[in-house]
Amino acid sequence: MAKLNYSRQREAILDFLCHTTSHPTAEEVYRHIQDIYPNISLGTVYRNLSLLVEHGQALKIQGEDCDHFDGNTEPHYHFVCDACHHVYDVDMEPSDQLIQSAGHNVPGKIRTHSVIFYGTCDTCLSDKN
Amino acid sequence: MAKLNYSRQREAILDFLCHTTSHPTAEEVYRHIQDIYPNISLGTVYRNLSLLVEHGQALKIQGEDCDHFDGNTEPHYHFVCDACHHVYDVDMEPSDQLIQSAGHNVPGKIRTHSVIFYGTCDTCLSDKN
DNA sequence: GTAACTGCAAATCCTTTGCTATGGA
DNA sequence: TCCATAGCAAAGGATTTGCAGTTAC
Repeated sequence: MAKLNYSRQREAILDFLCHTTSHPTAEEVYRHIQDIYPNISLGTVYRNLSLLVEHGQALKIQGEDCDHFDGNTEPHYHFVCDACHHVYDVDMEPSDQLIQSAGHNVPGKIRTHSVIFYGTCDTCLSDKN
Repeated sequence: MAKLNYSRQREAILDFLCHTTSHPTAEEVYRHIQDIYPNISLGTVYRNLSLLVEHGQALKIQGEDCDHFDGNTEPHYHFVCDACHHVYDVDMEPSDQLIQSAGHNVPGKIRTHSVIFYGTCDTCLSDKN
């Protein structure tokens, strides 16, 4: 695992991720950080997001089109809207029972798990009218 | 939703998906179908996989690098190896409790959900020695 | 006959990588 | 000084799309 030196850019990215619950994409992080460091490049954003995920300081959430990132590294579940692709946090306790019962039925050693609910969010449901 | 006419190519793809538990990628489906229809194109495979997923006859599993497909459309969970990226079925009952308890905490209407366990499979664990 | 489907090739788009210069310890 | 990091631009790779000919119904 690569050693991390300090960098202003990475600090700003992590700060942004930790102060939003919007689960931004790399592109969205890029646009936000540009307000602070107008010369930052998209490649730098991608590199730092990877490093943060690798070092356990952020989570990557695989979306339909592209990945989303989350500064909340506590185990928690997500809800993704089929229509607008927005990612919502689900306010519930991760299920210990789920992991335990899976542990006996998995051909290997579990490191973590991901639970994603798919459906239509309230905003898109009301837009249908 | 698009109307489906019969096509030999799509039939072969679905048949393959229903008779394997290997969760093939589009590329792997392509290589397999080529044995039967040597002229099939990768684009046709992608188009048909999308149609099958759209019509509920197959599931798409988002992998780290690319998508995998599953002809088993019954709700079930998966285990993905961090090392070899192989996708395994997890032999356990989907948790009704999970969906119910999520239902109360989600800002929308749940259509389905996905549970993926990540870790290292037994094969890769023994390869480490 | 009309609409769906195919094969082919080009295009798209997210993400990664090579390179050179700069910055942190 | 030494190695990580930045910015830029080009490359990579999975997936989609446009088109002209074919097939299903």
